[in-house]
Parts: sequence; structure tokens; C-alpha cells
Amino acid sequence: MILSRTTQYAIQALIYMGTQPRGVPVLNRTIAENLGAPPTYLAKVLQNLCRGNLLYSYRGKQGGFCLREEGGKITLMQIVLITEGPGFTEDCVLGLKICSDKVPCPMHVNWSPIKQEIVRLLKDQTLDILAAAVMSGKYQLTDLPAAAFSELKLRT
Amino acid sequence: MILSRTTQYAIQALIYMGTQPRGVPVLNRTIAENLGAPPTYLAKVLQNLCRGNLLYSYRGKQGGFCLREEGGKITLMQIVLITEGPGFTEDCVLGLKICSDKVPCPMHVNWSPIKQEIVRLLKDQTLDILAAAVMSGKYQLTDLPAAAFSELKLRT
DNA sequence: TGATATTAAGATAAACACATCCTTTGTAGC
DNA sequence: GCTACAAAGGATGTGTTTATCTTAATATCA
Repeated sequence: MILSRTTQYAIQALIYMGTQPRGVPVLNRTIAENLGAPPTYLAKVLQNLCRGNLLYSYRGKQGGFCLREEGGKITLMQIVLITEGPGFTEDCVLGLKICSDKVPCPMHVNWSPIKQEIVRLLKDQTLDILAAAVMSGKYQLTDLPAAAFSELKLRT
Repeated sequence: MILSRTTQYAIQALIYMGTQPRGVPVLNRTIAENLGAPPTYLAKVLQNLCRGNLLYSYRGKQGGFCLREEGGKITLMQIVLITEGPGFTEDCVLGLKICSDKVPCPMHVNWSPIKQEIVRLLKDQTLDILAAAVMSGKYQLTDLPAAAFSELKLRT
């Protein structure tokens, strides 16, 4: 409805990484398998997140991707700005180049409060919060039946 | 941010038609010029709105497009359902095939109220309301400098 | 009936998003 | 250094959205 496939992969991948032990590199292949995402495409997405300074990447044996130090504090807004671009929260609903409080389109007044709520939500939600939700076992990160990130899973 | 270009054209075109006298066919060319939209593409969009039963179309001399009888009561939701498809208000933010109150993704709980507000807005806003806004002269329907749908314009 | 104006419909093209493939580069461990 | 491994980078393919072009169908009017 709102987010491109690329952004969806990015968010899912980062939440997944949030459920994993920090400082241990996670393989692109592992993430892709756990999400049911195409590995070669996901690689490009992760690369992009590296350029956006959300991840570290390490090559060679023992390589993979790691969240940055304060990775748990990453917000959905930070992710979306990288994958969708800055226009995401700014552009007019009707696609007008010029649309502001001063010179509004007929939807502007009605849309503004909703846009504000979306922005607030994106800024509020952090990887820590979302990863914790997934680890609680009450929330699904993928459609794959195998996937489960609850504490129970960690004991098997 | 949310709506495809096609949907934006559809909404703009229908609002424009709402500002014109009822029962008089409006040419695709006229609409395209007033919106600054590509005429051949807009023709396809209008065709699609005809199939969705929002418009009548007439061929030949004196032809064009007309809003249906109760055209002013058309809601944005009706338009969006035609141009974006039914998934628009249903699909999961993270793209999961299975995501519901029972089996939610980690965003589901937070996103649901926003989605509800969007749906409410789309259902509330009618062409009558939006066309009146444009005709008041306080709201812009296009980026074109020439365009003005206020009462003043009608006197010139 | 014929000339003209208009939408309908189908084919084509261009741009972009999504996805894959292959080669190169860097790194760890031996 | 050698080898295996993993990400980086570039080229390519596929599908969808956006846009254009051409022809057909239809309606008006002289």
C-alpha cells in the first residue's frame, strides 16, 4: 500500500538482524533464507543500507553484515529515507510539485494530519522495539512456516 | 508517497470534471491541457474509470466524458479501488501474505489505526467537496500557472 | 451519404523496479 | 603465500508502470 518491495526487504532484514546476537556478522544468505527473500537482490539492499551507514559489512571468512553500535536505536524513518528517498514524507498526495500550507492542493488540509501520524510512527518505531516484538513470538516477520524467533526456538 | 501516478491523474481529472457544468461532455484533450497530463495516457485512465462505472463516454462530434448522475457523490475510495485495486486497503505494510489481528506482523498493531484513518478520509471525501474547494480558488488542482477554477475565472 | 470530430482498442516504446548472474575484490585461517 | 569464503560491483534479464502511436468504431452535421 505504501512501501516498495525494496523497503519491505530492508525493514525485515534489519529487524531480523535485531533478533540476532550483536557483533556477530550475519550472512546475506542466512537472512535471505529466513525471510524468503531472493538472496542476490537482498544483497543489493543490504549494500545500500551499508552506504546509508546503518550496517557494517565484512568480507571473507567470518564475514557478513552487522548492525552499527547503536543499531537498536535505528528508526523506520531512517530506513525509509534511505530506500525510498527524502521525497517520501514530503511529496504531495496528488503529485503536485507545488503544494504547501500556503498553496495547498484540495487534499492538503485533510492529508496533513495523517501524514504527521505516519511520520510519528516511523520515527517512534526502533529496531529494538520491533525485534523484541518478534522475539516474543507473538509477531511474524515472514510468511515462511519454518521461521520462529521466540526464546523457545533458541533452545532447540 | 502513497498513490500511483495513474491514481493521481484519475483523481485530478474527476475533480476537474466536478468543477464543470454537469451533463456537458468534457473532452479528454481539455482535461489533459488543464491538468498538464499526457493526453494519450489520460485517455486510458478515463477509459478505465468508464469501465468502473464512474463516467459515461460519448464518441464522435459533441462527444467526451461525463460524470454519472450522482457523480458528485463519488468518493476517493471508489476511485482508488478502481485504479489501485482492492489490495490497496488490505495488504500488509511489510508485504506479508498472512497478516491479521490473529497473526500479525510486528507493524500490524501500530499501522492499523493509521490505515483506518486513511480509509475514513478516502470514504469521506467526495467530488462535490473537492470540486467546491477548487472552485473557491483557495486550492490548486495543478502546477500549471494558467489554471484557476475560481468564480473570477468564469467571468472572463 | 460523406466529412469531421471524438473515444475505444491494440500495439509499441520508454522508464523504472525487481531480480539474477558473473566477475572482482577484500579477508581470515591455514 | 594459498585457499576458501563473502561482500562489492557491473551487466543483464524480467515485469510493471507510464506513455505514445496508430487504427477502428461511432456519432454529429451538412
